[in-house]
Amino acid sequence: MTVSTAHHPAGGTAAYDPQAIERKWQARWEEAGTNSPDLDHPTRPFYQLMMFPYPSAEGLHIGNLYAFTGNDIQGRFHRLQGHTVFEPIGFDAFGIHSENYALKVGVHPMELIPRNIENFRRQLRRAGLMVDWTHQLATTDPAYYRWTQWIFLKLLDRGLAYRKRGAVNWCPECKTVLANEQVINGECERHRGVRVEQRFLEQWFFRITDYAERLLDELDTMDWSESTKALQRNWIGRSEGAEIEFMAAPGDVRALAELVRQPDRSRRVDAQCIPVFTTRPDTIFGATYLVLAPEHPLVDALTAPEQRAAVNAYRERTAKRDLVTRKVGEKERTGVATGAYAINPATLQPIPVWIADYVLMDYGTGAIMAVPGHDERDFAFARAFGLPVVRVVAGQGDDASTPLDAAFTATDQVRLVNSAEFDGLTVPEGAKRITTWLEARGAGKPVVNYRLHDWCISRQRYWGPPIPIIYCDACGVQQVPDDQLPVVLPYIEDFRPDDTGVSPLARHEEWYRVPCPECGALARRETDVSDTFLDSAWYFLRYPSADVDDRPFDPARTATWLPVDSYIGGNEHAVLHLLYCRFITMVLHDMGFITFESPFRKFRAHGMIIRDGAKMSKSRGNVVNPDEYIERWGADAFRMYLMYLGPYEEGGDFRDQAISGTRRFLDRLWTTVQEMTDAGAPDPQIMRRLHQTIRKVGEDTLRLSYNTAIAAMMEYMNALRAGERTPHRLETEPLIRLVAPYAPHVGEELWESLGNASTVFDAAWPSFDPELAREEEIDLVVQVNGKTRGTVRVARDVTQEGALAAAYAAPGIARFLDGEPKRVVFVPGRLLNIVH
RNA sequence: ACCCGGGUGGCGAAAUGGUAGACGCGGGGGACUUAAAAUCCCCUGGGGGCAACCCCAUGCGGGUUCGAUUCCCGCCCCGGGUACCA
Repeated sequence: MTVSTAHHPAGGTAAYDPQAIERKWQARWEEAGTNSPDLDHPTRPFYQLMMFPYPSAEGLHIGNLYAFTGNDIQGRFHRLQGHTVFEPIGFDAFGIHSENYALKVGVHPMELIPRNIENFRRQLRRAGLMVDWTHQLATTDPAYYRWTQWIFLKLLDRGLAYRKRGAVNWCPECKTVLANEQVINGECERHRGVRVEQRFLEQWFFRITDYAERLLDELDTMDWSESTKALQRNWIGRSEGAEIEFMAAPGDVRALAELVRQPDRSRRVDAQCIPVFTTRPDTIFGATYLVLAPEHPLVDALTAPEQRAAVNAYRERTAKRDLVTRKVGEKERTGVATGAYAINPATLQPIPVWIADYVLMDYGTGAIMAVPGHDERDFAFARAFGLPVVRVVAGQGDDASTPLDAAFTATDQVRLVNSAEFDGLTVPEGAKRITTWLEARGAGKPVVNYRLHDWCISRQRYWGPPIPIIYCDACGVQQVPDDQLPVVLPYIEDFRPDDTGVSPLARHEEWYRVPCPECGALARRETDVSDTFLDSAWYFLRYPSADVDDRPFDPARTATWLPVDSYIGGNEHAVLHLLYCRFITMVLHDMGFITFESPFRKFRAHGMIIRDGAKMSKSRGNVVNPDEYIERWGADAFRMYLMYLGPYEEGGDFRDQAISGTRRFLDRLWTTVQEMTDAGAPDPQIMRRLHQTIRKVGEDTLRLSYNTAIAAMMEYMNALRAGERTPHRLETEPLIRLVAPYAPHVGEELWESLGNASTVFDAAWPSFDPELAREEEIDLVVQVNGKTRGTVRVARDVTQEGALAAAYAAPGIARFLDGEPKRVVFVPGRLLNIVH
C-alpha cells in the first residue's frame, strides 16, 4: 500500500514547498507557544545561549546565522532528548556601532534601533530558531539597563570600581576612549588606519586585575574550547619573576654604594628606590644599566642638572608620539641618560639610569634592569649608546669570557657565569636562589605580574547607559540611590560627539543639574556612559527573569536555569565579552548574589565562515544576504547547508552552488515519506543501517560535528533509496526526527503528516539499539607485508585462525602469500596483516 | 618573534594508528521527455595495462611501527590572536 495521500496533509502528492511550510510552522509555533517553555516547572532544564547580536541596519549577517543555527540545533536536539530547553535571544543595541550608523544616516538612535530590531526579529523568525520570544531583551531598554547601572553600583560598593586620571586610548574618529582590548595594533578596532592617541582623562575603571589569578586558574577546570582558553591565558599574560629594588641618586653615588653595602640608618643619603620587574632575576649580575619609561614618576627627581634639558626634550617628544609608533613603529632604539646612577644590588657597582621609550609605563613597574648580554632589546640599546655588555650565562662550548656579538637568550642547557657564588647554576635554580638571596638583603622579592589591565568602562558618548553617579562639591562622589534608578538616557537631538573629551550629555545642563542625594545642594551627574561590554557581561543572567520587574534576576529562576548549559559563539569575543562575563559572575558570586562563579558550563567556539575562499566584507562585495537564500532555497536547506559546509568549530567556505545538495536531500526525504509503505516488513540490512545512523547522528550532533551528522543522514538516504524497492514506514519515520533539529520546518510538517498532533520536538529522539546495529558479517581487511591486498567476508567475531584460512582461500590475496608467515598481526573485527 | 588553528582530488571535505578521498558540489555519459527543467542510473585523484590488475599519491625531509593523513623530530606555506610585556 502506498500511503501518500493519507500522509500528506495538503492532500495529493504535493511537492516540497519550503516557503509554504515554513510560513505555516513559524506561525504555528508562535500561536501555540511551542518555543516558550514553562520556566518555573521544567523537566531537566537546559539553557542554550547564543551570543545576542547588535542590531545593525544591514540586517542579519551570515555569520550571525551560522552561529545561531549551530546553537539552535543543539537546543532542539536536547529538547528531543527530553530536556525542557530555554533558548532566548536579545539585542545588544547600545554602543558605538549603532551610534555611528545613526550619525551616518542622520536618524536618531532611539528611532533607528527599534526599526533595526524589528528587522532582526523578522529575519530571525524566518531562520526557524526555537527562540522563546516571551523572554527577549534589549540592552537599551531602561528596564534592562536599570540593572546594568545597579551592577556598576554594586562594584563600587565592593571597592571594585574606581576613578582614575590617566593615559587612555583616544580614538579621534570615534571621539571616545577605548579599552585596551579595542585597540588593534595601535589602531581603533572600528577605524582601521586611524591611530589611537594618548589622552589624559578622568575615567571609571573596574578592578579586573584583582581577579587575574582566579580568572586564569579557573580556566584549567572549565569545559571551554581550548582555543578560547588559550586566548584568555595569553590575554591575562601571567609572568613569574621578581621585583628588584635599585637605590639610585643623581650624580655621584659612591656614598650610596657604601650605604647599600653597609645599611646604616643614621646616615642620610638623598636616594630614590626604583623597583623593577624582571622574569630573569638569574641575570642580575649582567644588569649594566637601568631604563625608566619616560613618564616614570621618579624621572624628575633623578635627573641631574646637566641632563635636565635633554631629558625634558626627550619626554616631550615621547608624549607627542602616539602610542602606535611608540609600540609598533620602527624598533629604533632611542633614549637619554638621566645622569643618575643606581647600585646593582648584586654587584654593588654603580650603573647609569636612562630613560627610553621602549620601556612602557603600563607594564610591570615602568622600569627595567637592562641585561644587554641576554635580552635582544637591551643589547640593541647598549650597542646604540655604547653601554657595557656582560655575559652572565654561558651555553655549551662557551665560557665566562666568550664574547657576545648578539644577545644570548637560550635558557636550556646553559649555566650562570660571572655571577659570584651562583656560577654554574641553571637558569631556574639561579633565578630562585638569587631571588632568595636578594630578599634576605631587603632588595627583592618573587613577584607574579599580569599583562591584564583594569577595565576602563567610561565612554564619552551618548548611546549607552548613563553611569549612575552624582558629583557634589560638598559631599563628593555620590551614588544615585536605588529608588532613582534607572538614570534614563534622555532624548537629545545633538548626540554627535565632539572633541572636548566629554559626552554630548555634558552639553545638557537641564539633564545633568540635579540635587545631591546626600545634602540636596545643586550637584552634577556623571555625563559619561558605560561601555557596551558591561551591558553584555550579564545578559545571560537576565533572560530567565526578563519578565521580572523588581530585581535583576529572580533567585528561583536563577537557581533553576543557571549556569548556562551550553554557549556557542565566535572567538572574536574570547577576550572581551567572555572574560568580562566571567569577571562579573565572579564578583556577583563573591557578593552573595549568585551561587556559582562560572557563568557557562560549556562554551564552544565556532569557526569563521568565508565565501569563495575570501573573507566576506562589504568592500569585497561578497556578503551573503540570508534573505535571498532563504527565499530561493528555503530556510531548512539553507540551515543545513551552513552546517554542512565544513566542521562547525573550524568554519568553512560558502559557495552558492553547493546549497543544492542539502535541498536535494530534503526533497528526497519529502518524497520518501510520501512513498513509504506499511506493507510487508522492513529490510533487516536497512534497519541495521538505520540504527547505526541513529547512533552516529546523535553522537555527532552532541559534539558539534554537524557536517558528518548530515553526511550520515545522506548516506542513510542513499541506502534507503537504493534499488527498486519502496521504503518501509519503519525504515523512514525515525529519520524525520533525526533531521528535525537541522530542518525544523520539514521535520514538523512530515511529523504532522504521519498523524501526530503535537510538535516533533516533544517526541522522543529515536532510540538506538546496539543489537540491531551490529553487523553479523564484516569485510576484514587483509594486508600482506603491510600492503592492503583485499578483503574477506567473515563473521564479525572471526578468530585469527579463521581469518587466516579465509585469506589463504581468497585467490586475489593468496597469490601474494608465499610460504610460512613470519608474523601475523590480527586486529579483531578490523584487519589481518600477514608478514613474510 | 610568540601562542592557537590548518595544509588531503577540479572544489567543500571524510577518515585521529588499520581498504585515503565517505558525503556533497562541479564535470562526463546514459534513461525518461517533442524539448528543457526536475528526477533516476553509471563514471569521475594521477600514471600504466586489452584485461584480471599493478605502481604512485594526504605541504617538504627524516624517524617510530607489521602498518602513519593520524604519533615523534626538523623545516616550508596559509589563516587567526598577541606584539618593544622586560
